[in-house]
Amino acid sequence: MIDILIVEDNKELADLLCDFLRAENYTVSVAENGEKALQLYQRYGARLLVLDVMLPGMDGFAVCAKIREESNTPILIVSAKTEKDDKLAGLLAGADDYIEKPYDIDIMLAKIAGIFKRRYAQDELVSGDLRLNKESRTVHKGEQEISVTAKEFELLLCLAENQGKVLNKDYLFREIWGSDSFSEQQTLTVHIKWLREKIEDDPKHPTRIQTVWGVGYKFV
Amino acid sequence: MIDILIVEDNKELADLLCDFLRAENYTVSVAENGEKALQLYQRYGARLLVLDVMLPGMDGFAVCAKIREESNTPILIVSAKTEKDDKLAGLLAGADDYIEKPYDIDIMLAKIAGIFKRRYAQDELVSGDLRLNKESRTVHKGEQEISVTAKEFELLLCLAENQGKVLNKDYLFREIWGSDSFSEQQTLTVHIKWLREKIEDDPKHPTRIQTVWGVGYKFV
DNA sequence: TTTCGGATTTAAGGATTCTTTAAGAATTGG
DNA sequence: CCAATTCTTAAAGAATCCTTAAATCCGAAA
Repeated sequence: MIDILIVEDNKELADLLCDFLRAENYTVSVAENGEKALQLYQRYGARLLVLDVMLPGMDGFAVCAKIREESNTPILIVSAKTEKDDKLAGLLAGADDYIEKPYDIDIMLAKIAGIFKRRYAQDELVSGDLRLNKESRTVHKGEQEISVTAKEFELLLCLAENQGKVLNKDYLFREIWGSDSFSEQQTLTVHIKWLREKIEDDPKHPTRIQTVWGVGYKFV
Repeated sequence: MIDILIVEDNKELADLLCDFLRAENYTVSVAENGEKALQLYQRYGARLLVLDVMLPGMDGFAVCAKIREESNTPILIVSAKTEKDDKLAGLLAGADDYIEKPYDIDIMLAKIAGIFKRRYAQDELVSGDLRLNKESRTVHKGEQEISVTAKEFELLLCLAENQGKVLNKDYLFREIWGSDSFSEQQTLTVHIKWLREKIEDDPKHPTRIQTVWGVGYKFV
């Protein structure tokens, strides 16, 4: 799944925006026309379309309509001032936001951030190439989904939410197993191991989940 | 979340509209100026703003801009004929609809109903090759209609409306059966099975309705 | 360097949770 | 009122996950 699919035939402009967005850790693809946009969308999916209405061939209106047939992926319309006509008004009903060309890049970024926040980010927790989503209870490492069990997820979440802090074993155990649990802390270390197997580049030499001798663990 | 936030300094007019809207079962709040509108909006959120451009203090343009910074909540602009100028044109780009004062209350209600329908009341829900229609309570998989029972439909709808989210069994059961006796959750799992038989390509290895161990189910 | 306590690893049950099946109860429609 | 459909319940079988325990490894202090 691509974060942002930019549909724009002005390569220079697209590249510029693309750079800015990548700097903010979005994954971005560019399509220079409507056909390619749909192709990319169907193949990979996207979390947001930044759609210029004025395109060679299939125009923005058609792309928007096509997308809307099968999903409610957010669409941010980009259009030149001169194109303000009836068609545009109709289009806006189906779109999630609108910006006029030429636009200020900061405003564009703010709008995009806003859409993401409203639509997706409410339950996402990102750290490096790791992405936890509380809602779907999924963990992604880069583009790839990592399947974790219930306890593993809770443990990772607890660590990630306290990024940088050292959490002692007692605390971790109580947090996840509950204070009234009879089982031993031994089980915690086993879960830590399994997590490391899954999220560390080199589980033998963990960097994300560090052990703090005599105390507990730290997520970085 | 408020359904409709009316921003209007003419109290009489606001109350009138408010009454009509409440009669149609919308939840309504009134703000007599821009500051209060933003305050209410930030506090509670709203599904639609009915925004008079001519306000004491912060005007409609500013309110609209502020709202648009953080969301794409539909905005219905209300303005007197005499105010038609450039600024208004710019505003309309960010708005979803427009009505001139003095307006006919029925037309206003129709516009509001239209916005709600377009934006919120989609009665078709599409996901992949699956299509649910809330109105006719039918399910299509590709071209073919799948006959589902009442409970099955509700269950599928509930899952599909929360696509990607993990719904725990308690929640699902309460949502559909309306109570939460634990032993009876068995019945939920049975319905899940039947749904899978009907909508999954390979019911033995479900992909649409995924089980999340120790938690519940997730529709993807 | 040695020692010791803590940390890691491994694998095998044990426990829990999910799936499946089927029978009978409840509901609906003719 | 009967028949057909739908729903609930229960129980056995599967799948998955968790815990335990024992062996091993490692870091810090003497």
